Amino acid sequence: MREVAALAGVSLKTVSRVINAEPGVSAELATRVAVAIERLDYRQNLQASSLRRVDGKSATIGVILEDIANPFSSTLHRAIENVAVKRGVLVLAGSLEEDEARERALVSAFASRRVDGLVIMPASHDHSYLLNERKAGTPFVFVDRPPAFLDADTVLTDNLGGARRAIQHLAAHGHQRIAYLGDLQSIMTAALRYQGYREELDVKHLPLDPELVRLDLRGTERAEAETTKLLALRPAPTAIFAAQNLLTIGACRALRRLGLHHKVALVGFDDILLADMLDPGITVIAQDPAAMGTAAAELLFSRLDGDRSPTAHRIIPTRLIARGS
Amino acid sequence: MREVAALAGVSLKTVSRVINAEPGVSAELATRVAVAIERLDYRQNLQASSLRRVDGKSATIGVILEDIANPFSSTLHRAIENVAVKRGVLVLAGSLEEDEARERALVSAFASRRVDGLVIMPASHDHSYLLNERKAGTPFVFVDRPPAFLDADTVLTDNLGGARRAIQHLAAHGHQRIAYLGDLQSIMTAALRYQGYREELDVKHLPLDPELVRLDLRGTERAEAETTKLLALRPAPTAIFAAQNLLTIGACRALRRLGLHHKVALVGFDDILLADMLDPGITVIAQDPAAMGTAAAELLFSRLDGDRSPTAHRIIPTRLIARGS
DNA sequence: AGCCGGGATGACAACGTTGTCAAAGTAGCA
DNA sequence: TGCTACTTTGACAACGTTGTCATCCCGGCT
Repeated sequence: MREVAALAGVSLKTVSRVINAEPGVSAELATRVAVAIERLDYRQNLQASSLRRVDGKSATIGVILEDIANPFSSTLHRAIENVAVKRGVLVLAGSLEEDEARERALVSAFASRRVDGLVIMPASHDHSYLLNERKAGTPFVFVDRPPAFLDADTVLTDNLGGARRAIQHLAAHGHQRIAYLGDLQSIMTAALRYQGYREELDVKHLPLDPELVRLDLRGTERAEAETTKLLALRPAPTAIFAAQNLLTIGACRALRRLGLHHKVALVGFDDILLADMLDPGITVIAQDPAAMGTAAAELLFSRLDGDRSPTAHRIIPTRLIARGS
Repeated sequence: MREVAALAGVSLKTVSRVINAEPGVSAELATRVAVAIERLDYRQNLQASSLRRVDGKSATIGVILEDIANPFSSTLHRAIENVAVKRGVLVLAGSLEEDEARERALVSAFASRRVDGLVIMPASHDHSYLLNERKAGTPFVFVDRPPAFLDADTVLTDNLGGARRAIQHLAAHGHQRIAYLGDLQSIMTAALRYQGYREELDVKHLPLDPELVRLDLRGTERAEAETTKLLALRPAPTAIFAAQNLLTIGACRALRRLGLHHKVALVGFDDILLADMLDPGITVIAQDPAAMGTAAAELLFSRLDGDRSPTAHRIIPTRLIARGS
């Protein structure tokens, strides 16, 4: 910047004014500075800039996701990016892998870099540690899972309603023995889906058979193994509700291996690419990660714009995509 | 930091020494400072720190991808993150959607934030604009596609070899009329795959029928439409090589709609989740985005560690996954 | 006692930028 | 002409941190 000022024959402050498009610079000086910037290929140092600025904004937000590479997280990430680019804001992202310590480490790393705001898909079960960040004025929005011991803006899928829809669908097709495959109960969304399953069974006056319920499953392999065991029961379930993406895939694999994919119905929670090309197609309760990301980003930016209204809690509806299973 | 110093009754410099674990601080003062930091929940301001430091490192790298949300990009992104966390480095990511202007804008935004290095999956066809960054000392690594008018480290898939493997596979199964579906020829990887197709046809003494070649296709719909047209030809192709992910899906849809999925062979470039569950499973030339990301990140960090050897060019091999098509 | 060496500590400047305020210049008006 | 009001410009301090260097203190030596 010093060089630019020297080349243009003006003071540092004038260069600063041109860069930030502040009013009160004559057209002639402005062009001279612009030319110098061009010639020297000068780039503003945003770190120094945000250090000095009163608001201290870094034009960067942080996003903490379960796993950047999984389709749900990455679609959400992308939706946030889409909102952010419009404001010239960049996105820092990190994966948690259900690791509470990593969550705190990431928050701390983001805080060190003075991000303007945070979108968090949490793994931990106590977010009181975030009170300090809040005091520092950093807004945050929780997505997919709610915070614990902390009131904050949230954007959630309608897990309970979605699970109930799934059971309604199966019950409407005459199924009475509906098995349940669920992820770790410690994950709030998984617990809600299970609750939806029980509630809807209750409404439909169907018995809840503990033998048909398999909780705390992680990954396709476990799901495939448990599904195989379920199908060996007598009487066997006539339908399976897999309450998570990978569990659906595992269940599907098991059904095909046993040649039962046309006999036993399968409904999954969360859509799967190519689910429409299987035979039969898999019916799913589709979440809408793009809508969640957009909502979360908009909420965050409205806070950054000074919105001080009480915490908002948005529920993003699910969609049942019937594909003949 | 001032407050910490005051509370601990020491100077700013001593606090700085404790934070950076510099030697030459008595144990007593060190603990007093540590307690004060804890009490005040002090967080170092990395922006100011990197501003003052001689090396000016921000412990942040930038990653520019085609689309954060697509599985290939996001797996790559994740692999980079995995290498970065080990060093306490955070990752900024942006999507460019084949937009050259966006590529430059992202590089500029990253440069403003003084990232330590850049991993780029480029869209543009002239990277001489990066010479200035290089002069500034920022290392960068290109992944998936090579840079133009610039010599830089690269990590590429063996596109040509992979395409040849696909044709070998089909030829070995007796196919003589093999159609080709390709993405935009302006994309280097697409051009190489097409070249591999032609070379291998030549080696096998098979004629290259221009009618069977459909280039510059984008997205599943176009692929589905073109596949439909291809299958209407007389004589029709007996096999299809779809040289990109989405094109494979489009081709698959068309085959199923026409009920030809057991008659016409299909080989795709790049793996598809669930491809193994279709009937028949789709044979693919699988790329290895995780290996590419790891290689790119390691290359970048070795540069950051001062490696000044000539530019490296890593080729990541493909794998043929035969699934009976 | 006087001196030297080395370890601990702090004062101060500097990183690249912007906020504040004063100075200089210009135009308008009585 | 002399005054005010306003616009343009720049000098300087400050943001939060670390590099440099001086100071202080203590033990061991002559």
